[in-house]
Amino acid sequence: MATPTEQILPSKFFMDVDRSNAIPLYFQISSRIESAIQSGALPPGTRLENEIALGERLGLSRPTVRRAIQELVDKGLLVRRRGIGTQVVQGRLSRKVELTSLHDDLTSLKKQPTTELLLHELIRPDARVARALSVATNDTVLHLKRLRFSDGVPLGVLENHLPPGFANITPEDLESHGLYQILRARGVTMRVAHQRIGARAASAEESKLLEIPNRGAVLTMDRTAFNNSGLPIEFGRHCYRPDLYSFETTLVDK
Amino acid sequence: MATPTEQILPSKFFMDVDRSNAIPLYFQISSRIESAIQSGALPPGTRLENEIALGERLGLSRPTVRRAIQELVDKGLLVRRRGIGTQVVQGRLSRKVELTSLHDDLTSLKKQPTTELLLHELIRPDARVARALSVATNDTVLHLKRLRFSDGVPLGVLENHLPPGFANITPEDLESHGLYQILRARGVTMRVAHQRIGARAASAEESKLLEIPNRGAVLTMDRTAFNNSGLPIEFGRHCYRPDLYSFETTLVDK
DNA sequence: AAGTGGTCTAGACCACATA
DNA sequence: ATGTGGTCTAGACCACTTT
Repeated sequence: MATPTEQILPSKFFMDVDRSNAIPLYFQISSRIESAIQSGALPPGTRLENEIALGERLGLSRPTVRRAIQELVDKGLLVRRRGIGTQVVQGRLSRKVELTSLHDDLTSLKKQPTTELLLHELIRPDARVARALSVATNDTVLHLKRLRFSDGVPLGVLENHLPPGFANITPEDLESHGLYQILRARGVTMRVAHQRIGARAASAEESKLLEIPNRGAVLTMDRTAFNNSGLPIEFGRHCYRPDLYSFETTLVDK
Repeated sequence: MATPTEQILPSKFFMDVDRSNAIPLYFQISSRIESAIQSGALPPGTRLENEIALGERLGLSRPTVRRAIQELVDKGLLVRRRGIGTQVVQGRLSRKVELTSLHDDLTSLKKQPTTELLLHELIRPDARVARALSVATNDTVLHLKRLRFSDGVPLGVLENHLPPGFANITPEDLESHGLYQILRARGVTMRVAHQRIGARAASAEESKLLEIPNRGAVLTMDRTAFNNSGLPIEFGRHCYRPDLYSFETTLVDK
């Protein structure tokens, strides 16, 4: 009943890897396997060849092949069992939560993101913001409130706080670019984010902005994002129209 | 300004690893470092010793040390930069989403979880459930609806579908044990889950059960969970009281 | 030039599942 | 007994950052 499907290995797996390419070998392999899964060439339940044989056929060492497979296990596309083998998970796939901004998300979905700037001010942070950004309460932080549209439909109210050093981000920047886009242009790259996702009734202002019933449900996301030095760069409190936005995650038991 | 704090390495890092222990060496090391971070012995911003030196002092090879560090990078506790080093992230930590059931979550928080079974029936799945569970629409699935309490307060309405083969789970099992607990007792271990988190207005029934205003906001979670063979075992549609429950996630840029 | 993490190799031994 | 993934070693070369 639970017998694995006979292994199927499309001919493109025999293609040699490109060692002159700057793309890591493990990534070339994992991308190739992922494409094969997404395209249906490796249907759910398929059992992969074992790590050593796969390495030999591709001219790669076992650790490299193993790392490629592990990437896909972590993505929830493959499962491994000792003594058994590696199989394709029996579930359709879905885009997962990534460390990108909503602006980037929409752009990649080919929706037209636009932004209306509601607030742009320098303030003293309250205790919560100060703690999240690791700044003093008598420091000055940039406080933003924006209304984000997708193809002209209001999607979410985005409130953000940024630490001193970003005070010179202009309203003009924010009307035409996503916040993360602006930060990247300044050489700031986000590496880690801690998020909390919840729900609540919308405020009167939010209901009006999002064009939903008064006290209607909104999906909320509070986030602190850190740069590659581990320093907090952004604290955001967002709320979204629940009929237009949700979060997808994949959990893997470790 | 962004100068890393001088490295601090508590004396317990000099303790030898236990090679007779069944716990993997990389896990012994990552746990030790994680505890040091959680306890404040390694405060935010601290720079770790480099991988090779750490390995020498612990009597471990570089790949093993590297794997230990990578575990914590993936958890969002450390950041690494080539040419720079490894540093502790400047953010307080929070419990993250794990592949456990709500019942387990509550138990580990020392809340008393109780359950009221609202529905326990064998039905023909609709198209959506059949697709999620990879079963035919003329198969028979177990349909459950439960009301979950935490210390006597209603927390969520949990609706689940399980594929044929789990039809013999009894109402008595479900009153006293979490669903995942029951499945584990049958030798079923969850390995992967795909989740979607959203929000909506509660139905009249849900409002009453959860003791919230009519049409009040609820947090929703739809999940398909897979066992270690990659087979779908459970499809759940849950809704929670948003004042009592939320989801935490950590995102790491890769 | 020196130091860091990122990648890769070619083995080894072990634990677990199946036949 | 055989085959699988899980762990571990002792090196190597490279890319990137700072001095």
